[in-house]
Amino acid sequence: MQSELINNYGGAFEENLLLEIQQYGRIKKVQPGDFLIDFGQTISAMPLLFSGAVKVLREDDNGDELLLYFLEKGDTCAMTFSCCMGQSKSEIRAVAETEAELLMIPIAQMELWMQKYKSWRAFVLNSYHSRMTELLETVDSLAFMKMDERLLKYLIDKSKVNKNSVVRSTHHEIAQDLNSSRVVISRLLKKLENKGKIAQQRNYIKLLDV
DNA sequence: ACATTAAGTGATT
DNA sequence: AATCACTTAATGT
Repeated sequence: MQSELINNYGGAFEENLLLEIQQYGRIKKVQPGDFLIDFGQTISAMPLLFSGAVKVLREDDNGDELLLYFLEKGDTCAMTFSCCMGQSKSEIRAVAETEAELLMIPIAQMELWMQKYKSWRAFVLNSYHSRMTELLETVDSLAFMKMDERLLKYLIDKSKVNKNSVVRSTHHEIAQDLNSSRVVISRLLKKLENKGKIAQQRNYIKLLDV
């Protein structure tokens, strides 16, 4: 764990903090599709991603999903911070996108470290900021209803976190993540295919010139 | 061969 | 862009 810690966060944290992280954190491995946290659940720990990817989504009253963003190695869950500012119930659902390794840190510690370690505070604020930026991008694409751009961004993000230019999802699954309908996605994908941006078969979408 | 699930299409709102 | 209704194609048993 020492080496993984240094690999992923090493440069950023001071010695003592690294030691404390090792002392209090515990490793958790998850498989694709595993739920890390669900709506209304109490957040008891803050995850640091070592490897793999996690997708973070929100759900509306009808149970329709909407993907907010992906977390990759070196990222942490921004929603964990809001629990330190009062409420402790999760507003989101986090699902493992790929096989992933996480280091779980009790929230009591992370609060303490906020004051104790400058590098920790910087790290937390920094990742909060990048989450916020990603979220804004999502909001932008939503507000302007550019479904085709959302779709392309989704495919690129997804292939990035999976480290594979082939995305193995059904049109239906994509539609769920984007909170759209299968038919619309099928048509947009067809367009992308005609433009030579992707190649697709059943359960298979390959990104070409990206 | 048959049932099931994924993807394509035209018409309509 | 979303929904409906229907077709066609791929896959599993």
